[in-house]
Amino acid sequence: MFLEQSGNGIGFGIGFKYMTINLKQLSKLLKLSPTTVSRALADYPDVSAKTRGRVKQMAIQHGYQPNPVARRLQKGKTETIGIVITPEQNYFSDTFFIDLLSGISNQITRAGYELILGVASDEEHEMQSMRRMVEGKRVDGMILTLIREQDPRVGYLLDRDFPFVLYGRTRETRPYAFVDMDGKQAFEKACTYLAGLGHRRIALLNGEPGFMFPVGCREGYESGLFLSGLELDPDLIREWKHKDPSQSSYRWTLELFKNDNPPTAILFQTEAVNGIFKALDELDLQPGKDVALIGYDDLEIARIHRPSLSVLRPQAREAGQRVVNILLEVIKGEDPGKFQEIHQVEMVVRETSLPPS
Amino acid sequence: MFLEQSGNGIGFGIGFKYMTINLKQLSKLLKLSPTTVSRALADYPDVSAKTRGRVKQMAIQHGYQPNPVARRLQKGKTETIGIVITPEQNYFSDTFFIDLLSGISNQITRAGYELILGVASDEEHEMQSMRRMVEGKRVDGMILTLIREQDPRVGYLLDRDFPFVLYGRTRETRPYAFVDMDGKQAFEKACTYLAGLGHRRIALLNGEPGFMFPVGCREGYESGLFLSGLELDPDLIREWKHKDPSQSSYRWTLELFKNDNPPTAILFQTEAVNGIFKALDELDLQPGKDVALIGYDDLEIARIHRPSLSVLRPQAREAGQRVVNILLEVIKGEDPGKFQEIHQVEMVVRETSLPPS
DNA sequence: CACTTTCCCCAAAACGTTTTGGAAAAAAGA
DNA sequence: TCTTTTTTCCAAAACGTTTTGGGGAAAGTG
Repeated sequence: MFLEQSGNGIGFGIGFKYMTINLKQLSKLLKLSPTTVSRALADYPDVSAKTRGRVKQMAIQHGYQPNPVARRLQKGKTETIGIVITPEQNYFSDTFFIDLLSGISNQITRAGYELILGVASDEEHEMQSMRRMVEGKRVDGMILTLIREQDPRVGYLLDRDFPFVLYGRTRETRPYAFVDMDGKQAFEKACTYLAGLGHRRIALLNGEPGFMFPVGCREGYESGLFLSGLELDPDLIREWKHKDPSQSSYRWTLELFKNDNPPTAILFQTEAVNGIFKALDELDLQPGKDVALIGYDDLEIARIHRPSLSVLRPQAREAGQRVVNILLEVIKGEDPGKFQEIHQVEMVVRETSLPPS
Repeated sequence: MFLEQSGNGIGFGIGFKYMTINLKQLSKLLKLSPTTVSRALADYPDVSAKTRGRVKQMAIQHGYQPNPVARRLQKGKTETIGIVITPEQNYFSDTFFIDLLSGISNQITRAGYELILGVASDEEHEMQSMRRMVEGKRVDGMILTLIREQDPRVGYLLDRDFPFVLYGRTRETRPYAFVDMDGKQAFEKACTYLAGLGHRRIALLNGEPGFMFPVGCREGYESGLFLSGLELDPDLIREWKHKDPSQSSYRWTLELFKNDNPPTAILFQTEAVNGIFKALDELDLQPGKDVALIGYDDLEIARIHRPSLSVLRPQAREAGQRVVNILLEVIKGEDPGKFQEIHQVEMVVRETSLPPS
């Protein structure tokens, strides 16, 4: 049998070891119409079990895979979802974020979708990158992270009814889908735990104002103090900056201990731990012994350090998977308001959460 | 004028505030054929300046953007390039990598392309993710990072003549395109610099064997010793693990100082610095004072730490941009062998590169 | 004036799928 | 046997672009 090379003929000439076959060629090979082959592969009931088997076998044999671009055009979907990250925000020092991304990527692949990534240097480029994806019809849905209290991205997407899911929350009255960690519950738990150990002066070294996450941390902290019958002392609360977590946390830690009545414990995001360790070292205070520490996020440093750091551990991977599953539902047309999840955060007690000395 | 809603009519009914217009609708609006409109927008010379202007203005006015999926189908290109990252390899602790990614993303966007991201947990999934992109016709080209000495991905892509560019190098005789940092020159420079200061016992705490980068580091180290008239002592070379940089570098640093004749300086990848600092602290050795240190990669910790860490600083962002520009050329059909770039690495002298005490 | 060239535009095809709307053949029912 | 239903397949349209291959009118040439 002579196989012609060109056009839609079935060509497997020399040098085309890895040439891919398309639907028309496959259907010719099977002496069936493209319609039937397509429907056979999609398990439509109107193709007999016998031909379905024949088609599937031949498809596997020739390594046929439908061209995703063509199917996207026909289906009117890009089968793609977008995410924009902003390295300036120091996202990547966090193994937490790569875990989140890992969960997201996994689930997206499983659904046969693609993840396209934008990297933006600041808030403005972040918006610009997102608009390119949305208005350029490059994605079916967006995933948003590092959410601010007032976040223009949310309004933008709500306005044009574009599917999206937040990892985090924002101040917005219209219903939208989100997956968030219960930072409040986490910090409350850590705070009452420390209070239960006998700590009376518990400090909070919180994340940057303007972002939503630190709001919950503070609520949990205050609630924890209240539940433990402790007074809130504004002097024990400080906020470090995303751009420079180590440096700013270092300065604020020193500041905390200038207090006449210094803290015996500190709650913080683990991202800021280097600055804290450094400051304590200079002050000749031993972490865990002289000052109890509990961080949020179980980064490598937390496990490595001696004494090892007690932490609040969010399940980032699982959260990433949920974000994707929810987004796929929203894309299908489900009501976003139905999907509002707040995930519990577990506490891992290691060596830095001892009673006050 | 009544505007019909359905089909290819020009519909802007209520509730369609953000409805997008397509080529056919735009051409109808202009009373031109889709052909002419398409060609006008693409600046073909066979459309008059006058109509070209008219078309462009109308396009802007209605926010017309060609549907990327349709154009990809017609052009036979996905306008997409792929990258797979493996978090297990501890990539993300490096601001270096996010800089690289930032350069890549930037240039890709500028070219009107998309970056699709795969996250793989290990070598096997890495290959699997890449195959999905390549065989599934989801990308026009691949970017490879974290290259191993023997890297199956390179052979795979070469075999099927698929466009790709390495960030790094591998052992492969066939020509391929790459952008690499001159780790050899960098470590040679650092080594001769330390020797010039009077150091006679210089240790190398190198990256994981099997990967290509540490090979160059070692070459540069040995060459630097030789140029300075120093003997190579195998006892001064150790290798840490990607999975656990802090822990393994901690152990190996302690090991180095069990030597009868311990080093007075250490060369290493900055990624491993936490373990080194910790070990030196335990040994009561002051970084910079008792032991000179030069790291490769200018991570945040290097600038923050007191004393601040002298480093070799690769220009990751620029490298990322080059990788993309080269890949676009290779996709166009240029000979990959023409694109083999080795970028110089500068040394930043800070506080940890003093003469031996 | 007749002929060629240049300028400007367009109809139709093509990219590779999936979906629509039958239609022929086979099976079932009367 | 004739009609109806079920089964199994397919031709054609559609998705929204870009490219191909002209074609008519205006301008230039002899």
